[in-house]
Amino acid sequence: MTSLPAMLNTVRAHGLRVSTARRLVLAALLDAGEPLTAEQLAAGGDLASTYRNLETLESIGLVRHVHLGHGPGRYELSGRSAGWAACDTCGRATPLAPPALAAIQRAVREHAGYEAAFTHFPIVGRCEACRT
Amino acid sequence: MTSLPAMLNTVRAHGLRVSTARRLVLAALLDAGEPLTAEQLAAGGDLASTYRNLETLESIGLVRHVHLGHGPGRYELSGRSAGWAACDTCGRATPLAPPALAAIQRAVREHAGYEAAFTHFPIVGRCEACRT
DNA sequence: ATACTTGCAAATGATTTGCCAGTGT
DNA sequence: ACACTGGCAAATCATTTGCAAGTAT
Repeated sequence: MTSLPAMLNTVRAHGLRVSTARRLVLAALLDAGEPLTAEQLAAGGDLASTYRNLETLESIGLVRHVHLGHGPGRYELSGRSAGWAACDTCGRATPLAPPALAAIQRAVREHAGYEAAFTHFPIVGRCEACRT
Repeated sequence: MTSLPAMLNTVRAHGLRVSTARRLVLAALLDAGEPLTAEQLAAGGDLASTYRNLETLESIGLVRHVHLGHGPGRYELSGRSAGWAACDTCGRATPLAPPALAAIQRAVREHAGYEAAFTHFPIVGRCEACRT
């Protein structure tokens, strides 16, 4: 589901309305190269409504949010990335390639007994560049 | 450094004062079996001062805080645990045994290029029990 | 017409800051 | 004495909630 019309159909399919605000949020997420904050997505409009819309769009599976270290949560289309790693030194986030993610998940499952997706809470550490 | 007097010496060694509030915070952390919130550590006393003391004690390396999923940060003595995994379903946190932690860190380093301690931001996922 | 949505104000939870009185050294 | 601390009020940041007015279907 990578097209705006398809997403709007999903919205209608859930008995929800297609409003200008929702169209704008989805369009902004579609051409964003990274997860955006609610404030960025509100873009001067009403923040509270933006949070409400993001929550609604998450509840129907179109949107997801990730906590990249400290600071506000960031939103993205739910199909966009497999999982995240974030650097707590430079603040940059790296999407994990599916094979790398799978290998890490296997290690976590085997050694800690946890099933971790790293989509909502990423791996936080120091990236290659910041290890100097 | 597992004794209260030793920690108080560290406080003095940094030119800081040993106040009742600081002694109480350190004593509480010493016999806590898990990381505690600032509110728990304030225990009816002044929350703002407690936050300030925790920050001071962190700055001299005695204390550390961890973000176990959503909710307030939690504080622990910095020597206490190697790293954490937290379950976003039941909310429980599991300290990682050093060998398990090392294996996971190796996988993260190899496959993502990140150096992750999991002491400040843990591995968040679903624990064995919650996977039903 | 009738829900569903918006916009604005106000509340909430976690944490920080300003300021002055209090206290460890 | 003097600088470091404590306590209290108020500010800040991210997010949520209440409610009356607006709009998609």
